[in-house]
Amino acid sequence: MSNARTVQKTTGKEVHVDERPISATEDVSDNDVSDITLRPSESIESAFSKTNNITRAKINMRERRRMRDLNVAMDALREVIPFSNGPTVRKLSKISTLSLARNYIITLTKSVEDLRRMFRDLHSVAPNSELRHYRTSGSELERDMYHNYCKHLWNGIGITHTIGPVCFNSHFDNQNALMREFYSCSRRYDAKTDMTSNNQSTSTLCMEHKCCSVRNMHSCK
DNA sequence: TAGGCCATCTGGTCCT
DNA sequence: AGGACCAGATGGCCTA
Repeated sequence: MSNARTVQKTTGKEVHVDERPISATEDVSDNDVSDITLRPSESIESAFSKTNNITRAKINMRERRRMRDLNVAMDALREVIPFSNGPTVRKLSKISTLSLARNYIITLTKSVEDLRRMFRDLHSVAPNSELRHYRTSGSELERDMYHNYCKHLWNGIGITHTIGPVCFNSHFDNQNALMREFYSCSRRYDAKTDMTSNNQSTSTLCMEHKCCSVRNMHSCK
């Protein structure tokens, strides 16, 4: 607190303000207040005041450290919010960060629900479901309807250009519950539609191994 | 220049 | 008693 200054606030109360702003990486320790020392010649009142100043300085230091940690956590939260980073993007305010994070969680939750619904429809619940009929033995129009339905499902979870594990890896953490569910549900799934193209060309997608893409099926281990 | 945003100080409360 | 947490007050900086 060597560079502390005394200022007069509108309340008339004198307080000490540290002119040096604390940086995000600066480590604050109680040693920063150690330069307030007591001399033998000082009066009791002066000593008491100095002790209070030391206590107050320590409390202020802790508060600054607490707020710094809070800001670090806020920055970490900003980093995982899509489209909130970059040189051309203005830094989100705290309230905006919290609001967007909430919306993002809601969106992800909805995506998980959509995924569950998708796999329930396509694989697990009804082996003789209407959808399977459309996929395997329906008319051309029915297969188109099936393909469009699949597209709708995939687009609903944010996948528009590619399909398969590679794309999933780019959208979701490979370790999270969504991926585990995805891979466990799709272990024996052979999709006969290539959603990367507009001409509805067919190909086989193996989702059991996490290495292959639609166009590179033969490289699958 | 007004308003938004932020850092800091401060006193109070709760917890260990 | 000391630390963590919180909310109010205050002043500085930036932008429209």
